[in-house]
Amino acid sequence: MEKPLVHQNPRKIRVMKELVEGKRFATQLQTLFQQPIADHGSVSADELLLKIWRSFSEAITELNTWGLAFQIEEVDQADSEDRKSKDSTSELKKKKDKQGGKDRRGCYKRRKTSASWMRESATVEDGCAWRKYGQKNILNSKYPRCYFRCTHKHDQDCRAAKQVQIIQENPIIYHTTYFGQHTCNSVKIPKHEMESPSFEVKQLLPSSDTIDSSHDSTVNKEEYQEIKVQSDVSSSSMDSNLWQDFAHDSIMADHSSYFERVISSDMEDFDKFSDFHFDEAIEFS
DNA sequence: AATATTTGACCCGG
DNA sequence: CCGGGTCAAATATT
Repeated sequence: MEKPLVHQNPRKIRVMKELVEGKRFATQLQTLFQQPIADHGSVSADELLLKIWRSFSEAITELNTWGLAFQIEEVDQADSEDRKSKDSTSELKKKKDKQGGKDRRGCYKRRKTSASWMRESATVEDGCAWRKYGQKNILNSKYPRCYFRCTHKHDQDCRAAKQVQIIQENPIIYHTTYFGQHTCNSVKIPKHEMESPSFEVKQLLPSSDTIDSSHDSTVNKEEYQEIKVQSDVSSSSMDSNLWQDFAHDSIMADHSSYFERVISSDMEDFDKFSDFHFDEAIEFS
């Protein structure tokens, strides 16, 4: 009832969403086979297959990214420690440049070799709040590269960044390179709400009221709407349809071998995942 | 009004 | 010098 469903790790949500969706499409496909006389409104088997394929690829990509993210965490922290010690130097340099009195744009510290990982997917959406700060045409490539940094770079000093570039059209595939981990909590809470005792509850339970009132809460809001819309598309009534499915499946996850079997048989790159625990991923209270 | 995007200038390393 | 990453003023969006 009053479960903080959406307050899960966004990545967990996306993975489950893709898997549950895939399952639903598969069910549709099954019914399609049972009634081969297609009525004009219904989707084709090809279409469903494509959707199922997409769901699985997205989930796999997501899990890969996740696994890498865990690996990178340490490196990244080391990097930011490193940064602290060198900041004073660059501060001096900045002042020196300023005395030139010219336009200071483009005067920055070039990104050092920081932890990075890549992802190719059909969506640019990854559940984080990004702010575009540049775009460049790249030699010998048809599509421009877009530069993003975390929305909370300034208010929370979050150094996460990414570059996105289309590498293929039809079907569209984005190539994304991520730099650094998010250190922000992506939902920005207005100060007056921070002080209220019920703040935590509001954060956990994104009712449309709470969410809509805040600008930067786009992450969980989108996540929530996306899920809602998609469960409305084909399975008629309940918004919580998907989450019921989710919860149902999580019961099976209690027998932890269930998911392990599914994943290890399907994922060649599973060794990246040493730290991944599904019982944690499905914590429902 | 507050935020986000666009876009060309600027900077740096190779 | 060139290619690519970043900045920030102008502009658009909410």
